[in-house]
Amino acid sequence: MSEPPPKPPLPVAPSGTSELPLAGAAPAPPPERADAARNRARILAAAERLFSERDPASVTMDDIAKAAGVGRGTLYRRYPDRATIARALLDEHERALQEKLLRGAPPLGPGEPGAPAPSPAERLAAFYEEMTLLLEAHLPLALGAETGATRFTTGAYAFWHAHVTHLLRTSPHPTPHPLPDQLLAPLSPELFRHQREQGVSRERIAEGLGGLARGVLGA
Amino acid sequence: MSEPPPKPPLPVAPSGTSELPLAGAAPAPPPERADAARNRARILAAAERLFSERDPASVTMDDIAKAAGVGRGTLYRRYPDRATIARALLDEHERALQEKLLRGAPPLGPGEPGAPAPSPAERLAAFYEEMTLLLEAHLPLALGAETGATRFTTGAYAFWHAHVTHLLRTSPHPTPHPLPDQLLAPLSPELFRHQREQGVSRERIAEGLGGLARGVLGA
DNA sequence: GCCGAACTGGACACGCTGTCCACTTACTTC
DNA sequence: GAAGTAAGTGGACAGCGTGTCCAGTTCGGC
Repeated sequence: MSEPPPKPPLPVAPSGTSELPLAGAAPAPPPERADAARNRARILAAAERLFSERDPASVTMDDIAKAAGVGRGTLYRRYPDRATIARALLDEHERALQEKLLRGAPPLGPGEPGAPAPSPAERLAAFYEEMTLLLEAHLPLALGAETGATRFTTGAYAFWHAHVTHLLRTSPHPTPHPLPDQLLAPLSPELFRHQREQGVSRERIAEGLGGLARGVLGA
Repeated sequence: MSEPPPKPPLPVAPSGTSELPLAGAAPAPPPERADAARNRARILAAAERLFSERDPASVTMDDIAKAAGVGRGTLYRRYPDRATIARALLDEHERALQEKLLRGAPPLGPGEPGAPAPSPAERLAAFYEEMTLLLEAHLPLALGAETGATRFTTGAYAFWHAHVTHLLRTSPHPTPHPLPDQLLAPLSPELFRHQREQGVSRERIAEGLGGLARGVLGA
């Protein structure tokens, strides 16, 4: 059998980075054709619209292709499945939060050296607050990005995990700590949707998470 | 169009109760035919085996029917989907834990009136411990029972929710409490599998949950 | 303007779902 | 013990979504 080429080299940024043609993008070797760029923009726009219009789980690859006005082959060329598309869209918004966690103002960020540092409990509570805002704004995307246990394998999840791990390490509290995954579990999009559908407000959800943060990392 | 009969009246116990032909079963009006009972036992046995042999998500209704030696129609007559079968099997084990929570010995149960009552924090930690044991023993079933957000709509989940709500209410702690759903989130089967696959032991998971319980409900 | 390569889009085969209905089997009644 | 009746059975069927494949098209460099 003749060795089939492993796959055409896709001009797609490595998983976890932006896919949108934003200013300042690195000039990669194969500089992407114009029609390809146009179609990718169409696909992402159509997908985002479909995800928010109906239950994200019911959106098929076929729907997206039709709504974007491209063929199935074109769609599959870049995105192997629905979840990848949703994640590409989500990444944009998540990156903004990641920036704020690393270098933003306290209590979300670490604060200036010299100034009084925010407590880990406060930082975790602030992180929870921001995540509920993000979920409220982009729940359809967050739901569309989930296919089974893919949640734990994304670059974004690894980032949140590292952040919480850091907060736990810098906490002076002596009791045996929960595991980072256990503190991230209440941020599951599925759970958020369930709570909202039960009539729980975003504010109440964030408040509960704040209680969690302070209980675990000290008042 | 002629009115089709809504559906043949299935001799199936209401959702959330045992489906296994155990001694002491209530003598319901239509006392179930012998061949039907035999086939149901076959179906459940085959399903349990398949779930534990491979990834529960990959087991199809067809697989179960073939393994049980029955036709598709027979299978669908009782169980509309895979999740229902898995839940029927899980119910058995969950009911045992529910019994212990209501009437078992402390710290899992409430304790005898008159005797010193276990603290809510201890009871929550004990509940967490038992749940990790249950997940460890029956993870394939727990995973098979999940299809999207069905987790929150089962009778079992409602029970855990009520239990945690009760513990939160009886806790003397003044801080704003987390919501019950948020304390149940770390028990997600998907998360448990992820942690185990990462090499985290069941004991370590339970320990982390214990820290969570004591942090939130007071040392 | 020409040529190679990337890109495109629809046809195709496959697997799973859920329904339907003609046949079979078990329990009841006489 | 035989006949009647309704529950139970199982496989065929249509529909849907997925992922692949390839002949035709379009782009961008020369």
